[in-house]
Amino acid sequence: MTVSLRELRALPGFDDTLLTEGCPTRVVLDHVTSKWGVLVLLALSDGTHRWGELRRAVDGISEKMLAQTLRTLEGDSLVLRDAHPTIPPHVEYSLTASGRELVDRMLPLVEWIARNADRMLPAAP
Amino acid sequence: MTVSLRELRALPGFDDTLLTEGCPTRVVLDHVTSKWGVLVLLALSDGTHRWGELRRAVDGISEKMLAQTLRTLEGDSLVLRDAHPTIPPHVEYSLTASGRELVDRMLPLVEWIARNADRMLPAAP
DNA sequence: GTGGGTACTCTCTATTGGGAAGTAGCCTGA
DNA sequence: TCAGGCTACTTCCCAATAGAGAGTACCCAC
Repeated sequence: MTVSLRELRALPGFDDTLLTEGCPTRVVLDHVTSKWGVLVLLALSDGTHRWGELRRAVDGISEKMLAQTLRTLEGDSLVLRDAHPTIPPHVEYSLTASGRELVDRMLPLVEWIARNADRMLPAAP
Repeated sequence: MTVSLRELRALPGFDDTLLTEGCPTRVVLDHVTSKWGVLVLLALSDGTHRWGELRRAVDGISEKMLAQTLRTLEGDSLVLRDAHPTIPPHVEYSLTASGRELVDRMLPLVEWIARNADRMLPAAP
């Protein structure tokens, strides 16, 4: 198991430019770990959802940010947008195979935080 | 292994309020997955660093954001600040035991993104 | 012809982030 | 003697970004 950034950079295929500003890894990492990106991906870990469902599932997100986040994640091939040209519109969002792999690696992190968040925060009011 | 948000919420100790706005998990998650939070934690995965080293290690960070990020992560008990009251000042930053556990769960995610980022982005110029 | 349903998109304002200069006090070199 | 450097921040200002809320498109039921 990789235990540090140094080790990660030493793996075959990587070098010291990993995570420098503007490199592809940083770009995708920024999208995925953005405030709403994480929550949208988590919501989709449950399976396919429609726009309105996502809006309700991701507590606090505005319509603008939901649209923007979905477009970004779709651009990164993590989310699949399946639009049925009906009236009223019907659009379904789901994880791609890549998205599924990524979420599988995100869930342990989120689970650890969920287990430990309470004792970490300073004097929750 | 937990494979979805639904399953995570079904685990003992959790419920449907997990990840609602303002809940401790969301707060810590926001800190940890903020643009600079991830990169600072990754930099510290290599071991203890001084301020100037971190500034150079985290490509593109401003002094303002480095200070803010370090204070936030320290408040979350993820980073330890060890200041020696000398002139000129000498301050060392390292991961706490919690921080180490968290980074152990973050590295697989980052490694996966590093391996796949190139083919995910649309038409890299 | 009016209202409902869905998925956006636009506009305006509040918040956030970057850059650069300022701060503290001792120590070194000229 | 005294300017300048060392280090870890902090502050200020302005540009970029995020968010709230209203607007749009289109057809159907009433």
